[in-house]
Amino acid sequence: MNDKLKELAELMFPGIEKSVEDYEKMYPERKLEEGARVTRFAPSPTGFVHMGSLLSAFEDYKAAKDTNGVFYLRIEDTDSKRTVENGIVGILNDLKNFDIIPDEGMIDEEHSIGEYGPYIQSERKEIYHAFAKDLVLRGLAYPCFCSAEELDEIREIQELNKERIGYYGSFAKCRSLSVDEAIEKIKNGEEFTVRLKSPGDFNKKITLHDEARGDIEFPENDLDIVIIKSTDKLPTYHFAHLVDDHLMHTTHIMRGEEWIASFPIHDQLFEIFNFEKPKYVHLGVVMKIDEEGTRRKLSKRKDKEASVEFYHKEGIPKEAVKLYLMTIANSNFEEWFLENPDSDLSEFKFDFKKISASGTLFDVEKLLNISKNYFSKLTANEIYDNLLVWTKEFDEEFYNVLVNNKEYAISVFNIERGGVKPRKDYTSYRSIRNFVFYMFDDLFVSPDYGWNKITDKEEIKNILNTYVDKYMDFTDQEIWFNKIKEMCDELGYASNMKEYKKNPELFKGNVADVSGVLRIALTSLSNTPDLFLLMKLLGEVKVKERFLKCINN
RNA sequence: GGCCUGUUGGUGAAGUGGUUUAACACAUAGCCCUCUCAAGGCUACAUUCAUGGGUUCAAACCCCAUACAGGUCACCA
Repeated sequence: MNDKLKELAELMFPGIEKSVEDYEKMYPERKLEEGARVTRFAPSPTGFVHMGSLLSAFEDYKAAKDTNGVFYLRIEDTDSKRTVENGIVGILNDLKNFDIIPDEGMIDEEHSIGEYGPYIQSERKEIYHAFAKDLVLRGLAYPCFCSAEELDEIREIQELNKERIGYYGSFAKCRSLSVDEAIEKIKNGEEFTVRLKSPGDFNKKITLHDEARGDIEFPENDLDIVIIKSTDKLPTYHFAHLVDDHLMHTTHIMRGEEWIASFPIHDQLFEIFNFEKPKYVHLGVVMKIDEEGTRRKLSKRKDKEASVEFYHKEGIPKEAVKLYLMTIANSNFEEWFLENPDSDLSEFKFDFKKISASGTLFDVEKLLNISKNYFSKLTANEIYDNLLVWTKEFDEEFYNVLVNNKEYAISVFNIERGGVKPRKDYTSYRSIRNFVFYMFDDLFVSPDYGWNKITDKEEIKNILNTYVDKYMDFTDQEIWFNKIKEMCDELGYASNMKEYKKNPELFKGNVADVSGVLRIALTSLSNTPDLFLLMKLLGEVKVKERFLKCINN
C-alpha cells in the first residue's frame, strides 16, 4: 500500500525531491528578541492599493515595528487572472507614499530582499508541491477528478435537500477512489486537483482565539478543500497560507474579517503538519455610506477615496492620512494624540484589543480635520517646500509662480502662522491655491467679486476712492484700523460695533461692512486672513492697483 | 439554507453589573471674542445604549428570543 501511495504521489508531483523536513531546515526560526512580531502584507498584484488594504498594511507594519519585529511583503499571485503588469511596483509605490517600507520581500517586479524567499507565490510552486506530496504520502490528500459540472451538480442536490453545502463525506466522490483507480486516471491524462482528506468532524468544536475579538467557536472543518489547483498547479490561498506563513515564521496573521469563516480550514492544516500556529487578528472592513444612505464596503471601483492614489492627487499629506488610519485602527489613539500632540506616531503602541470589530465608516470630514490641524503646525518654509513638490506634478501654473516668488510666497504662507492659535484653513496642498491666489497677480486674473453686505457699485467706488485718497496708512495695525474707523465716521458708517448694535438705524452700516468692501476689492473673497497683514504684504502700490482694477471691473 | 460576526447620538467611538445624571473627538447650532474669516472660549446636541423578555437590590454591560446589517459556504484572494 505504501508503495502504491508513493507511486501516486510521484505521478502527482513528478520531480519533487525535497521533503518538508528539508524546507524546515532551509527556513530556520528567526533570531528575534522575545515578543517580536513577524507580520506581513500579502496583496494580489493588482496594481494599486485599496484604502482598506492600506489600513491593514499600516497595522501590520505598526504591529511589527512596535516590537522590533519584521514586516514583510509577500505577493499572492496564485490567481493568474487577476495579475496585472507592473502590479508589484504599483503596490510598492503606494506603500512608499505612506512610509510603509517592508523589511523583507519584493522590492520590484523581479527582485526581493530577505532570507525567507521567494516572496512571490508563483515562484514557490515546488515548495507547495513538496508539502502537498507529503500529505499524499501520508494518505491525507488525494487527487480529485470532478469537473466543474459535477461539482455544480453536487451543490444543487445539497441545496435541494437542504443539506450543508460542500465537498465532504459521501459527497466527496473522489475521496473513496482507490489508489489504483487514481493512478490509472492520472496515467490516462485526466485533469485533477489535489484535495485535502479532511480528518475533521463537523460535530466537534474548535476555538479561534482572535487577538481583537476574543474567542469564536466553530465546528471542525470536514470539507475536502482544494489545496492545489488543476490547470496551473498553484496552491489555493488556504494551502499557501499554511506553507508560507509557517516557513516565513509569521507570528501574527492580520487579515480582513472575510477570512474568519475559513479559520477552521487553516487551523486544521496547521494541526495536520503539527506546526506552531500563528496568532490571528481579524480586521473590520472599511465602509462608507452611499447616496441612498446605506452602509456598504468602500469600493475601489465606485469610490474615488478608496484608492490610495487619490490622497496623493488631492495633496492630502501622508502624515495626516497616517494619523487618520491610526485613529480608525485603534480607538484609543485619538485621545492619546490629543494628549501628546507633538509626539511621534512611533511612540504610540498599537494594541490588538483596541481594534474595532465592526466595520469602520470612512469619514473624509474627519480626515480633512486632521489634515487641517496638521497643516497648522507646519512652518511656512515646510509648506513652501512640500507645495513645490506637489504643484510640480499637479499644478504647473502655481508651481511657476512659487518658483519665481520664493521669499514672497513664504511670507504669504507665514500669515497668521505659528503662535498658540495658528490659523487653520489649509486642508490639502490642492486647497492652498484657493486660500492664497489673490496674493499673486499672476493667479488673480479674472476675479469673481463676492459682494455681500454693501453691493451698490457707486458706494463701493466711493469707499475705495476715499480710502486711497485719505486713509491708507500701513504704519501699524492700530493706526491702520483707526484710519478705517475715521473713514467710517466721515462716510456715515458706525465705527463702533456696540453703538451700531444699539441703534443700527442711525447708520448706513458699520465698520465691518466697510472692511468687507476693502477685503473683497482686494481679494475678491469675503473670507481671508487678517486684512492689515495682507495689505501690508502687498504694499501700497499693489493695493491701489487692485482697487483700481476692482472699480473698472 | 448552514455556520460566523456585528448593532451605543449625524459620524468615529469610551464603557463589560453600582461615583456614567453614557467620556472624548469630528460634524452641526447658538453665544462671546473679532475688521472679516479661521482658530479659540463657553453652551446645546443619545432620559438612553437595535427590539422584546428574563436574571439581579442594581444592566449599555449577564442570559434568551427577534429584527436588521455584514461575512462565508469557489480550482478568488
